[in-house]
This record gives sequence, structure tokens and C-alpha cells, in this order.
Amino acid sequence: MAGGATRVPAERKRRRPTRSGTVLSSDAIVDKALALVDENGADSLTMRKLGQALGADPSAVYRYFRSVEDLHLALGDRLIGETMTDFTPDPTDWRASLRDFGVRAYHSAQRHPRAALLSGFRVTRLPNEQRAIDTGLGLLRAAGFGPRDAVRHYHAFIDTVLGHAALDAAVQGLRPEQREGDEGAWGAVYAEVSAETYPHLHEARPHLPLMRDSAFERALDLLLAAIDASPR
Amino acid sequence: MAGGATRVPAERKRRRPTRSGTVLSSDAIVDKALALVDENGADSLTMRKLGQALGADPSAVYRYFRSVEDLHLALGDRLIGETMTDFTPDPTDWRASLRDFGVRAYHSAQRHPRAALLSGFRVTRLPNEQRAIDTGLGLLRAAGFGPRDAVRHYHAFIDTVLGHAALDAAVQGLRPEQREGDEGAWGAVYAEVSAETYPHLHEARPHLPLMRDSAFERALDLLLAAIDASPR
DNA sequence: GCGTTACGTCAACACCATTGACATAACTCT
DNA sequence: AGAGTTATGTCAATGGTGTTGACGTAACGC
Repeated sequence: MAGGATRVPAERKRRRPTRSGTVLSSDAIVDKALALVDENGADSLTMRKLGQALGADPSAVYRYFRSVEDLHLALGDRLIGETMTDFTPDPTDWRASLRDFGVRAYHSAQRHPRAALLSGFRVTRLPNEQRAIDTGLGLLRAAGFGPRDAVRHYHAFIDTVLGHAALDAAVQGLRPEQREGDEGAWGAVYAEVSAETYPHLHEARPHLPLMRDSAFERALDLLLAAIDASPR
Repeated sequence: MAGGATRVPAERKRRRPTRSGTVLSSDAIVDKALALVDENGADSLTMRKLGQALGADPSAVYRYFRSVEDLHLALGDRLIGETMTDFTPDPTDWRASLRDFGVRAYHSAQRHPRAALLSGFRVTRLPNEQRAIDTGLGLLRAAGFGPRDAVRHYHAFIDTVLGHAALDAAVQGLRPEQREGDEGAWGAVYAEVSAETYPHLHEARPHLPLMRDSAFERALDLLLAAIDASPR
């Protein structure tokens, strides 16, 4: 079950310092991994580099995570955790709370775009994910929906949030030279498109840079309004 | 500009057969690459395996694509192309046409989930992408929107489509053992969640398998309705 | 049919994840 | 306090990866 949450054991007991003196832990490893990804992009998260950054042998990481994929899931869970810190849902205003929840998740992804892409689409089954789902469902229950509708609406909600988050994180997280390519596309390359073959694209040239902005908040509000308008 | 569309030259001239007799071309390479990914997952798209499948030296691919990333973008463009085949927009019913467009794009991604994830978030700048944008803008212009609003609405539209497509493709494209993990999560693991720590999650257990279904079409209709209701 | 050169091939480089054997520090139990 | 167990960090090796430069030859333009 490679998709799994499980670090190797649930808890470590013996803390033996590494050759260079640092003491390893799942959290410390995730910390360092997140820092690596934030700094230099997803490509720089390799077991070897991670080991070096930790001052440990790369293979030591395998005592905490079964594979690099497991580590990616843990990064994802860390992002969800970051989303949830300081977030206290207000059941009396479920709609505002859910919106805040969505915006926070989106911003977590924007803060760590490259990490978000590593795990953005996976069901992590790790603790923070469970907490997030429980929180979301609670708000929808408070809104008056039954358990079944709460699940359906939460599904639409979280997919919308994650979809936009990932899409925008993908742009955000490109390496500089790629980014210049992708973003510049709207200004430079597409500006030269011919009027005969692509008339509408040609006509829209001055407005194409709008494509750089995010459509997230508008889409989110749209969705919340639709949920609110749903029968209880 | 690694993000770029550019194959190495625009056109090949000399067609020299490979050692094993096959004749290479950008299209033939993309064909084979797509087949590889469809069959065995994204992990099986390596230059070496691709070379072997083509009956050519791996490095021959570099005469057609500058890097593996370039090849990924070409796969993405192929998917957009697949979306557009047999699609003829009907300007007199822009809303139905746009819906059809979105559904087609979504289904292309579902048909090749693993390929969709390789490029789903990139601006390819390749021909089919340009055609798709032009078509979408044309429909929104026909709906009565000015060029600027057409761009804004197209942006929201395509992000919604791609976001859901990618999210669902991610589930679809998991390797079997991962998939069992992710999908099973809703049934098995989450079913055992404790009532005290996560009351709402606990309560919703019987309905969690709903999370497996896609929220795409509902979200799409929602968005189209909102666009339709926007001022011209 | 000659000359140019595009393109397929080969070999090499520097990386990568993962694993099994090993040593030893850190714990448990008496 | 001392012995025994074992968790955990280290080492070395395996078989993969993308990419590149040199090289020859077949395919084209003339």
C-alpha cells in the first residue's frame, strides 16, 4: 500500500545523534525537506540532498519514511496542518468560516507552491487531513445539511479549492526560466498570433495578461453561494 | 526558455530510418510516448524506454525534443488536440458549446490520466492550445461579452475544467497499489475514525465513498450559469 | 555523382532511489 | 550496575535516470 500514511513505526524511541551531531525525527526531516523545496524547487528534493542538508546519510531517512513518495505525502500533510493553525471555525457563520478555510488552504499552497504540487492531489490519510475534513464537515452540518449532503458539498468545495490552488501553484512554482516562458507567453508569443488563423485570440491580445491573475476567489464565492442556495 | 514549445527545428527534412527500420518523427514519438504512459504509468516514460519502444537509440529523441520536459508539453498539446477533434462550436448556443468543450477536455484527461498529469498545468504555447483558446474566446464573444470579459471568463472556465480534470486524473492515474490505498481510504481507514476526536468524520462514514465520484459536472454547470448571469 | 550535413548511434557522465549488511549507541530488564 | 536486545545511523552496491559530445553515414541539393 504505497499510498499510505505510515511512517515506518508510529513512534521513535531511541534518539541516536547522527555523525554530524543532529538528531533526526520525522518532523525535522519534513522541516528540512520543505525548506529545500521552497528554496530550490521540487527537483532539489532528493534523498541524497536531503541527507546532506540534514547532516546524515541519505538512507537514514528511510528509517522514518518508507519511500520518497511517503515523504511527499508527509509534506502535503504539513501544508494542511499549516492551513489549520490558528483557524477556529465559527459554526454560527458557516459560510464565512468555510470561505476562510478555503482561502487559507489556497494561501498555504501559494506559500509553498512547489511542495503543493508534490502532493496536492493525493489523499494523504495523515492526521492533519483528517482534522481538515472533520472541520469542513462540521461547518456544513452547522449549515443545516445532513451528513450525506455535507459530504457531497465538502467534496465539491475541496476539489474547487485544491484545483485552483494547484493550477496557480504550478505557475508560481516554475523555475525562473520556465516561468518567464509561461508567463511571457501571454504577453510576447501570443501577442504575435495572426489575425486570420486565430481571430479571437488576436483580438484579445491586449487582455491576455489577465490570464496571469487567479480566478480562485471568484470561483470560490460562486460555489459557496450555490451551496448556500441548496435545499437542506 | 525551457518552458518552450519548440521542437528543435520546425521541420525535419532527411528521413533516415533507424537501425531497426522505423522512421522517426515528432508525431511518431508522441504517439509512442502516449502509449507508454497509458499502459504503464508516467514512470515508464523514460528516454531509454521510449527509445527501446521506438526501436531507436534514446538520444535520437533529442533530435526532436530538447528535453523530456519538452516532450511532456508535446503530450499535453496532443491531449488538447484530441479534445478539439470533431468539436465544432455552435455560436448560436454558446453555453451548450462551452459546456461540451469543457466536458471533452475533461474526458481527454480521463482517457489519459497519467499523461494529463505530466502537463496539465502548463501553458504549452503549442498549436492546439492556441486553437483551443481561440475557440473558447470565440464562443464567449458570441455570447455577447467584450474581449476583456471574454478573457476573464475563459480564464475562470478553463481553470475550473483543468483543475477538476487534474484532480480526478490524479486518482485515476495512480498505480494500482496506490489507488487501492487512496480509494480504500474512504471506505476502510476512515471508517475506523474515532467518534470523540473527529465526530463529524465519524458520523459521515457511510457517505464517504461519495468522495470517489467526481464533482466536475456540477461545478461546471455552476460556473456556466454564473457566466451567463454576468453583465455584458 | 559530389559535398554537406542532418540525424541515428555510441559511450560516458553525473545523478537518482532503494536495499542489505554492519556496527554501535540506547534502551529494557534483572 | 551490567547484560542483552534492537533501533537506528552508516556504508557500499545495484540498477536505474536525463543529457551530452564525438562520430559516421545515409540522404538530400546541386
